[in-house]
Amino acid sequence: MQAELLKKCTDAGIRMTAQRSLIIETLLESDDHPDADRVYRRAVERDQSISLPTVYRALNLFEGAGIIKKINMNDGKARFEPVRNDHDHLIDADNGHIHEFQNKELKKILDSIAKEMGYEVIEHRIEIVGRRNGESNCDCIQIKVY
Amino acid sequence: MQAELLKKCTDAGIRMTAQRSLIIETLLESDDHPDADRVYRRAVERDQSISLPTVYRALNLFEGAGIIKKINMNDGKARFEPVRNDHDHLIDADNGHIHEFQNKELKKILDSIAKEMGYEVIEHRIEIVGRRNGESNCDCIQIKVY
DNA sequence: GTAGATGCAAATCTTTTGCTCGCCC
DNA sequence: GGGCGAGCAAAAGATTTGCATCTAC
Repeated sequence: MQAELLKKCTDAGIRMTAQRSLIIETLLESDDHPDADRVYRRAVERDQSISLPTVYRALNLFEGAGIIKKINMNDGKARFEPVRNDHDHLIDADNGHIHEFQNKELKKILDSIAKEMGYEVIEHRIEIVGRRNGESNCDCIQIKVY
Repeated sequence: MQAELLKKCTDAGIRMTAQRSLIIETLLESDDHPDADRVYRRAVERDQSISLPTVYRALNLFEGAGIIKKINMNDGKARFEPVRNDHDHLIDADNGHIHEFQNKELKKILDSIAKEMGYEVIEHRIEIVGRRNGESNCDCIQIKVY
């Protein structure tokens, strides 16, 4: 898994350094969509010498290479996750927890909407903000619940 | 249209001032989803004395009252628009232009996804990033093209 | 060896806040 | 009249940048 990402990096012509691979490792072990500062604090636990600007530079670099994805909760900071099988987010309005889901029907609809407007989908950002309602019989492919 | 928004404000117990109504007017006349600074620059053209903090305070106030909506392009600043009939955004990857659309099927899918995960949809954020592909026969309700 | 990466400090940019004065209801 | 809003200046928080040094290839 980590080797896979490292390969993606070298394929993208990204020079691999101790800091960068530590940042990748940190992201892979984080299942909570950390912001840059949180990535930094986790990384610095293992390598005292790593710095926040390096984290920012690496995250931007990785994002540009399509290796990680920037996501946007409305909290004023960018959050990051490795690009995995494409999924979207449902955010619990009461506690902020992020649930991931995957739904083919949804993607088809997006494609057809874009097509109707003369466009082809390159990417999409979808966040549902929801509130628990008791019943819960998950039929869509729910990847993870944090 | 503007009267309508002003009424929404007073209904929400928002005290109306010259600055606030100027900000509302500015938003209504902007069809490009301006960020706070752009709202400020447009407003200051008409009232030299208005200040940026006032714009921020007003925008936050309006957002809290459900009168305007904050939207999040991945550019690090919050952008705003009056709450109109619910719609979503398609962003042209090449020139950044924002197209708005409305699609009932999409909403139904979101509802059912949330329901399957035990949630009820409170709100959603959807952005499609797309690239023109020549053909363009818009069947979905496209509200505006900027 | 050299282009590119890092750390540090400081700048930049967006957004928020403290405070005093002024205005809406 | 009194509380809430506005402007100003400054703080706070997130992110970026300049520069000297170090390192991967």
